[in-house]
Amino acid sequence: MARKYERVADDLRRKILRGELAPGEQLEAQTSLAERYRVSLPTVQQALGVLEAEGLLDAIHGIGTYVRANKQPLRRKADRYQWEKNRALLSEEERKATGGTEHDTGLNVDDLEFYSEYHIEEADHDLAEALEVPPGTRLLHRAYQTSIKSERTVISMSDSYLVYDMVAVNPDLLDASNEPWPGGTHHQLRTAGIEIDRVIDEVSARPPRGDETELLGIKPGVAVLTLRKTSYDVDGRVIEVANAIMPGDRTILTFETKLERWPS
Amino acid sequence: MARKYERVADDLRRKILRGELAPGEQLEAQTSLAERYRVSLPTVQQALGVLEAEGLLDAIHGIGTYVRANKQPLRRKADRYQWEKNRALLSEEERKATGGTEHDTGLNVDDLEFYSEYHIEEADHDLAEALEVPPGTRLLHRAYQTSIKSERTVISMSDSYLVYDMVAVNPDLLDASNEPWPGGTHHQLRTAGIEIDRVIDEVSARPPRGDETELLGIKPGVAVLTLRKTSYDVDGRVIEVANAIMPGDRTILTFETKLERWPS
DNA sequence: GAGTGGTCTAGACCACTGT
DNA sequence: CAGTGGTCTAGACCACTCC
Repeated sequence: MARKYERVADDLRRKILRGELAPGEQLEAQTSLAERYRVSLPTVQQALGVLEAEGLLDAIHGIGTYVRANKQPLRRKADRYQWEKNRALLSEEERKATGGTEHDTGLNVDDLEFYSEYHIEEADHDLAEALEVPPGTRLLHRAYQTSIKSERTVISMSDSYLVYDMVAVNPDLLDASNEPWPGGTHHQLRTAGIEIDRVIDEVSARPPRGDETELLGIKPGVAVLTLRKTSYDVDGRVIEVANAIMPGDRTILTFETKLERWPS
Repeated sequence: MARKYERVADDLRRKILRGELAPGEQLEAQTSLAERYRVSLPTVQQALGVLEAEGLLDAIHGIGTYVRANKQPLRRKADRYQWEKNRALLSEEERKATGGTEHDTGLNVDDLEFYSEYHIEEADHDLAEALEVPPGTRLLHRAYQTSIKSERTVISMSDSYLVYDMVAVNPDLLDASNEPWPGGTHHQLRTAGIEIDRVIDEVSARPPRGDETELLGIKPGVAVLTLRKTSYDVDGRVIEVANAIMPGDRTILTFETKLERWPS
């Protein structure tokens, strides 16, 4: 009762995992595969779609379908939060040298490209609830995109929301042209007299929306990881809510939980 | 340039989000939708597939397609680890009362159903590396499935691996018929003289494999969250490696990071 | 049997790339 | 131009559910 496209996908997957099809190698054309497996073209395409979603194949329009070379996995560790907070205390010289993403991935700041955009908006229902403010409250919305220079694709996009009145005490914070701000958000907030005390991450997964497939350079079917980060200050107020999206086929989020010792 | 199936999916999505199609409501038949949108049947089906993957629709074979009623989201909080560790110290009476999943979701132990299976296996390359033992080392493999009684579907499946020789000192631990063990893994390990000190979670997302779609009751296209949990004891040894899989359309993993204060 | 969703086909046609 | 992948169609046929 197995579906035909699954039989085809299973066979190709097996060949890839066994190494019979080497990374970087070009597959036969779809029409040729259709003949070989005695199935129709749409069936072959569905099978290839499954393997693309799994990250095993890359189909390039007009060129061919290739076994994907192992892309460097992107790790994002939660200890970056402590690292970022500490960094806010360093000299400007030191702060300029690196950012959070390099801390995670081991990439250099020169390998990465950042894009940011600031808007002033009013809180919708969801954001108002997350920020614990009334709907309609004025917010500073900062949209970020991080990409690897050597690839054409974005590896993470993130939307950060701050309550406007909390950060407006330092007008420099409202100006996107000051990005990338040396020392990151913690240093920005420090200039506004705010200290972050704890961060809560909520992680889920879903298929990508149409615009996200283009930006992240993934096919529909590849899952994306979603992360909502909520930052609380030392008085327990919500300071920042950020929604981030990363491609699921190459991103690993890591978290460490330290446990209290049993009494002896 | 938008694809036709996206136009159809976008239109239906908009109607659902606006409430023009209420949760629980049945959609027109696919053939009827095809006429309405002036597209072919496969195109309608592709559009519906997108919305199913997003968790907005449930198509039931032979019955119809329905706007999905909001399923209860399943939260899994990392503070369950501390909670589970503390539980190992309670009396047997108290330990029997609850388990980790109830702690997370607020569900009662009576609402949930557990299934477990034990095997003895040899470590493959991946597991050997994760457990920091030589390949071929004898392992105790425990496979767990958790489901909600009122639904027919599994909400999480997990495979836990322990080094056989570490736990064999207590033969009761090798017997699946002792599950569910009151007090969970921490209590089990305590009887073997092992105390867990820290846990590292690695989270990613991918499309489901064929067998997972059936078990988790999801359609291909719905993303699954994958979690690898590595537990270290107080001497820094790896004690347990567990791989868990959860449906991405209703699971939220949460983690808290406490930050050190700045010096004043 | 009637109505529903699920899978597959043969083939048309388009879009992209490199020569 | 030839060769590749991408989208869509009309329709056949099957599987499931309810009456």
